[in-house]
Amino acid sequence: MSSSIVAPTRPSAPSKGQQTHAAILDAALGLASHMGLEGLSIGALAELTGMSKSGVFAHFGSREELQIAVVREYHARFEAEVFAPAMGQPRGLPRLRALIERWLKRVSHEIDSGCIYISGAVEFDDRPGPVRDALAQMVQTWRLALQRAIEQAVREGHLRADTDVQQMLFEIHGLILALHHDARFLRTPGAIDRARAGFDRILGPLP
Amino acid sequence: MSSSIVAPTRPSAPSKGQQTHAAILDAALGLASHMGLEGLSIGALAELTGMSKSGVFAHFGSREELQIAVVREYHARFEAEVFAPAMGQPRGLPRLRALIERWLKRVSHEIDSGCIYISGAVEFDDRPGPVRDALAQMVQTWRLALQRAIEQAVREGHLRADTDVQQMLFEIHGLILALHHDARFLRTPGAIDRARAGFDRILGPLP
DNA sequence: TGCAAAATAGCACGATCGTTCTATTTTTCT
DNA sequence: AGAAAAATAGAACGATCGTGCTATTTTGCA
Repeated sequence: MSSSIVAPTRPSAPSKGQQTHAAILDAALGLASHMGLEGLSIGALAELTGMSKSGVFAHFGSREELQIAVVREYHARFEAEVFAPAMGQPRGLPRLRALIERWLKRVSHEIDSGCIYISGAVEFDDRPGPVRDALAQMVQTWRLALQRAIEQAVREGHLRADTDVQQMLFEIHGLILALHHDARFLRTPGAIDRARAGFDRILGPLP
Repeated sequence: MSSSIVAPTRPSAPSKGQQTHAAILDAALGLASHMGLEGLSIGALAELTGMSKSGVFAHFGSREELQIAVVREYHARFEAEVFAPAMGQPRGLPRLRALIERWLKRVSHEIDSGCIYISGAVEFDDRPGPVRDALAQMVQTWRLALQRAIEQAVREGHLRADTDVQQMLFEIHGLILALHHDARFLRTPGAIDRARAGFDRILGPLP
């Protein structure tokens, strides 16, 4: 339990250092979604935040660590905005559908702030190193969460008992990627509806 | 018909300039598939080909034109290796399946030489300009070819008459993107089989 | 309030970038 | 073979990159 009486162990006001750290990270996230993780530059970040290059640099130690920090921050937000809320839904199809729907909105409606999981995967598929490793681990974590949701839906009897979970995962992921491509690159209207139609075909028509 | 008698109008031996132009372009294509179109640098290309930076530069006039040339060259190769051979198959499902199978092999087995259509789409979805335009046009061309193949399969009675062509296109594209992601980034074995299974589900089981 | 510690700025470095300019070499054609 | 044209090299430019170093300022705490 908490030890102190009046003031809980709760992290007191964030120190100035933590504040700017967060501010830089926020700017970096925005910049990375437009320019990619490789497009991140300390100089641009310094200009964006109104600090000096070395001031920005000191917070991360290296460009690579900055990239990793961005990946982690994106993961945290993704978890908070997609994963966590869907956990409020009942196990099985409802939860799975909630996960997908939130994922969908995030990938499409994001006129800004493109998905770093997707752009990062393309940028780093030929670049071994800690950034790629961090990215891959986060993607796998999210993938595992989806897998569990599918398995629960099978167990609850909401999906056929002989469902090939990995195959379903693969196809769901494909729809998301196609949506990202059509919405963000080709700017095709209605891409999100195509994705939804695809999901219905995969998960079975609505009851 | 040809006008001269002994030596046909056939493009005589390619001039020295054309030769090196082609050699540079070839190296650029390899470099771009690993580093992305934005990763292309005149200096690296000069070192790769053993020429001077200005020597390389003179062939294209600007980095941007080099990128566009790479996009066009990739398109030409894609057309020659995927589109053209499949045209030998009979109209309808056979031709459609041939197109997809060759596409599949190109995206997956390419341990090297990643797909510039895919990586380029991610790199340039937030970067307006001539490179993006060229890329988008090539992608649309290929997409249209696929669309025609699907329509013919419907007309031949190989696919249901009420097939939603655009939807099918969307889902096929999604499978290719998922394959690219799993094979190249996550390095999941068996991704190509998942893609094939997906196609069978979309096109209907084999007869 | 004062002092240690943390945060930030300023400057300089070597490297690399795309690009321009002017020679020099190589190819091509008569 | 020689002259015109094309291809290539070489050097230099300003810009930007990531990073290291040393001040200086700001913060947090006794």
